[in-house]
Amino acid sequence: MATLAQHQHSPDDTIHGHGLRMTGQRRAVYDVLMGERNHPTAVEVFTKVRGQVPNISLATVYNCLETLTDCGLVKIVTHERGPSRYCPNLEDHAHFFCDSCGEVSDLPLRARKRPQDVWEVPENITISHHQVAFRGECPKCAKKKNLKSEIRNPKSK
Amino acid sequence: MATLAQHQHSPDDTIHGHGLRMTGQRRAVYDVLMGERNHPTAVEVFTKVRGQVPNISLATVYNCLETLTDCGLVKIVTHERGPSRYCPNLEDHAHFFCDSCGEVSDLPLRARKRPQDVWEVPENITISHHQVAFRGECPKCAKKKNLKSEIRNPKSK
DNA sequence: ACTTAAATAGGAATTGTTCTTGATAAGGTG
DNA sequence: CACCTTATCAAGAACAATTCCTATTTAAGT
Repeated sequence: MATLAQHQHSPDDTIHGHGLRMTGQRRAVYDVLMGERNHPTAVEVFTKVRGQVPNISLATVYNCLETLTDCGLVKIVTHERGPSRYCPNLEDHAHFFCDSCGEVSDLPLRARKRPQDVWEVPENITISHHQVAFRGECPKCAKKKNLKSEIRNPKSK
Repeated sequence: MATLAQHQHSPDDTIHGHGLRMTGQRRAVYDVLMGERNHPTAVEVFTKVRGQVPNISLATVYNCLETLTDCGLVKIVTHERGPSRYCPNLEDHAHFFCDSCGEVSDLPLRARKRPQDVWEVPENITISHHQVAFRGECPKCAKKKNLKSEIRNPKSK
């Protein structure tokens, strides 16, 4: 099973398994993603990876990200019309996007639950993927906002 | 409650309630969406609406769609890096995208269920929206594919 | 070492969307 | 109804994210 193989083998083996090569650029992009678990955009990966591979081009970063995605080593995360983000967490999970600070975090799927438990999916359609995004306010931003309103209305409880 | 108001009032009233005008262009765009329940893109709305308002511009269609969305009369639907689509179904629902024919359909939320039942959302984060997309193969395409493989392998049961 | 195919850098091109500007139209007021 | 104010519009330019193209470099397999 492909999903298992990704846990058993090194990324090199996974890439070789797809008939491709683990080049310096691909490894550098992969390492940046494994280091930064903040769901960086392609441009963010690009600026980070330039530290390792100074003259890598943005197009190559896009190519590497596509290759890694095709091999199942990372997941691509899209949200509304913003730039795509990349995520090395291969577990089944949803994403939360904070509207005020833009932070993205992972929300794990509960044990023994399936999206079909919540939405009516006709049994004659086959689901291969799902992408779930929550939007709202993260605890940090909520706290910040409360602080501000206290300063404006010092009497308010 | 805003959601109720949308059901009680005409779109005109809703738009007026936001201090805006119901113009010919906005009505035409809204009518196209209410007619076509296929989640059309802005360009698809544009070509359709030209039948009613021959010299409307694409930018105006984008403006109208934004206004209608801001007023809560339609929902914007994004999927991976494809163009945004627009949906006049105001009920809480997810979307299914067929990978082979591109068709988009609505999947209603089950009664008394919430996305939080399936994903672990820390109780200190506030959720304001969620967007849920399923990908796979629709029944029509599955049937078509079976037919083709039967033609290739007539003996196969 | 030689051959062949894959991968890369750099820049041009594309796509979907937003912005800008001057003209037009609508609603409210006297 | 004439006037004023503001919203809206059309047209095209600008923009951001991504993809495509091409010549060059690199790696793997003989």
